[in-house]
Amino acid sequence: MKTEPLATIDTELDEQITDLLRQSGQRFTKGRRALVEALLAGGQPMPIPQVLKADTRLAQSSAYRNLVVLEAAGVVTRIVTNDDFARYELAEHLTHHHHHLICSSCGDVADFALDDQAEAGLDKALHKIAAATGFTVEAHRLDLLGVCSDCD
Amino acid sequence: MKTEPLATIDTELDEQITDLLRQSGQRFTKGRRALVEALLAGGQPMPIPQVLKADTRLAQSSAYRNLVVLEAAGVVTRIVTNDDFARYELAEHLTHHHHHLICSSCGDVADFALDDQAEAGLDKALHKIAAATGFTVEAHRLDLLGVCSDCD
DNA sequence: TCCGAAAATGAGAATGACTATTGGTTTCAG
DNA sequence: CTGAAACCAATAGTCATTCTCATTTTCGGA
Repeated sequence: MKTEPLATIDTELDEQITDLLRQSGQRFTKGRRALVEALLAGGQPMPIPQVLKADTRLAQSSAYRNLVVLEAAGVVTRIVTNDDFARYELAEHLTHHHHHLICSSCGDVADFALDDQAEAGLDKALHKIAAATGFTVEAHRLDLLGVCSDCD
Repeated sequence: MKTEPLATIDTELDEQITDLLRQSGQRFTKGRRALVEALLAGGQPMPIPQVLKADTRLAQSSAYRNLVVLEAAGVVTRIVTNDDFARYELAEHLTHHHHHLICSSCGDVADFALDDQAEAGLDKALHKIAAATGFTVEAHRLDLLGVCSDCD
């Protein structure tokens, strides 16, 4: 464990993650830190093989296991597409609320945000639905499916 | 092939599907009809084991293969969640545009529709995003994540 | 600082949803 | 009726992901 970190986790983020993990009885270890750094450096949802390649110190089995731990603690989010691999990114409350552009050709996933007005309108409509169906809403997910500019 | 169909495919739907399949050089055979009937009877996205159980005439291998064929032809839609199994439902243009309520506890998926105004607003906002990013939009997907009334 | 229990790690084996293969059956145009 | 193309079912892979377990690391108490 001597190589340079891929990205820097600032003190505040570090504390937030340490807290989140502690709340589920887990530690913020070097391996987990390396995963978070890789995701942070990636800046967009990353498929697991790419995470592994980004930091060759990571053992495959540990990466899979720790990603599950980090997800359970609410540090990262798992994104499944029709692609072969699951993707991970930092959880929204550590970054900001956003949605996904999913390329049906190459499987790539990019982030985007709705303007505040549209987001608010959407939220209102969704809460109405929730109330009508007796569903307890935890979050919403909005994906745009299509072909990215690289694949055109 | 003598048992009663689970649901009836009316003439119009039958023709639509036959057409879609023909366009990709495939036939609307009995096995495929049985799959569509099971999905129709289910009325909501069904995991593959449930489809198999709904009609025991269906061989697992054929069901998987035909579901792929039907999806390629645009007759059904494949939905992946964090659950173990993929789910399928009839494609939107054979039913109507809708979204999904996904229960994070039991994994169940139910359909819902946004009111026209909200849907229109969302559509406008999404097209703006698409234009800005050079992304060619094929569809959008909106999921509400939470806990269904049965699991509360 | 040193120690020991609990937690984490890593290499490889196991799991299981899904896919490919193969060889026989059905369909349909001519 | 006939033959080629499409389809079917059983079964043997495939491969992302999860599990196992022996070893190492962590960290609070002595």
